[in-house]
Amino acid sequence: MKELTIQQKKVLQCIKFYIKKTGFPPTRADICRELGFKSPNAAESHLRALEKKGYITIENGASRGINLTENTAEKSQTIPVIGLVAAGSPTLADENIEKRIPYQESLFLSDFDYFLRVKGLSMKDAGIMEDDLVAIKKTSEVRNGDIVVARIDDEVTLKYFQSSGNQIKLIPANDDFEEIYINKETEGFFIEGKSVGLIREN
Amino acid sequence: MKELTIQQKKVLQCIKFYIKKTGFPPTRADICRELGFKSPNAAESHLRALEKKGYITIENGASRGINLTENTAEKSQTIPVIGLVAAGSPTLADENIEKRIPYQESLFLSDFDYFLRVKGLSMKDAGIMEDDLVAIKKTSEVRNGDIVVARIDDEVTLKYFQSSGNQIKLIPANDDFEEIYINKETEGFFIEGKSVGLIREN
DNA sequence: ATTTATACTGTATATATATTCAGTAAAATT
DNA sequence: AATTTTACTGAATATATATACAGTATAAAT
Repeated sequence: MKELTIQQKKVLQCIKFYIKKTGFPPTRADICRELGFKSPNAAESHLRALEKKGYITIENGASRGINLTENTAEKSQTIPVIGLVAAGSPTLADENIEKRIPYQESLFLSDFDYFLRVKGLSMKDAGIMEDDLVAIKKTSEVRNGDIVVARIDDEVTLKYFQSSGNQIKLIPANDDFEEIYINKETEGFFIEGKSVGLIREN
Repeated sequence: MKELTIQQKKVLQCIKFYIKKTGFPPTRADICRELGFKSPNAAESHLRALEKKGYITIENGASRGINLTENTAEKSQTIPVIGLVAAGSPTLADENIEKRIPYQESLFLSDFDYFLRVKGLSMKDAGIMEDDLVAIKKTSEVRNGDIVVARIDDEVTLKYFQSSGNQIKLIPANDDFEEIYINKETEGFFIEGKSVGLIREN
């Protein structure tokens, strides 16, 4: 892609900013106002230069008909999900792409409220390692077998949830750790939420 | 937010689609063309209804002056990362938010090319479970200790990489599986890439 | 029972907007 | 040395566009 002049960069930035602010592209007059030009032709010429260099496309005759090129716009991207592919076939071929995950939409099956960075290895056998980010949905509606964020007094812990009658068991996924037994009426006990996904940054 | 009628939903969808396609919002006439209306006032009325219900804003006098509301547009969002927080303090308070991960940008420290859905439990002790999505960066530059995607003839496998001299060891993270020994000149052997992150969808 | 909202057609029009033409001037390329 | 690109001002204009007004008709809310 051809290099832009300082002035052309300013105009491109102006367009991006305007779209971010208003939701639609600027007119020639809008650009003049933002950058202090006194003639709409100043904007027009710059737009045509940006078009020629491939940074935007212009729909002729349409008002505000400016479209940022793919490289120009920081668009929503999708990343392919690929299974184990037999030798020979190209890895990224369409037929091997299981699905695509758009960044925009919810990353996991459920929506969630925040990531919890994991400390310690008490859930190691559940594949939850130190420094992992566990996506937590804030809720007290949890089922047996759910991985929950439980608070006991000042301590927050991530464990399997198991309830029977009045008793609650918080079960670690690591033989080196012990199960925690709690009464439903115990003061200072509280279910903060449950895990609905995980991200490991490596 | 107030419920939309079927027709209003169609108009909203039409606006979203048009913006996605062209980069700028439609005119009244554009909407009429897309949905088969014969009067621009049909579009106008629907737009005003959508505005009243809070799904869009309209800049009066501006051409294509339609702006999708925050809830309406699937904008770039950030999700807070939170550590283990002491009792009493509000979980989502600013001082507890370690950082925020924007969806738009790269999710992991390194960029990556695709997700590999994991089959089997050969890397269980590394916290990589069945059906996990491992973010793979296509490269043959791997170091000892990296988790790599290796191809041996028709089989693709995820293992720890360990090289010494001419010999390569592919080490599982599960005692039930055996190490694989390979010669660098072995035909049909190939490093596809390495793991740079992980997502678990639950 | 009356008002308001939905869902349009059809016509008209002020104005918002793209776009062309005529210049000027400096900088960069060829 | 000649041409092209950059970087504007300034004026003019065809048309793209929002928007108001006049209707018709049905459904929903008060």
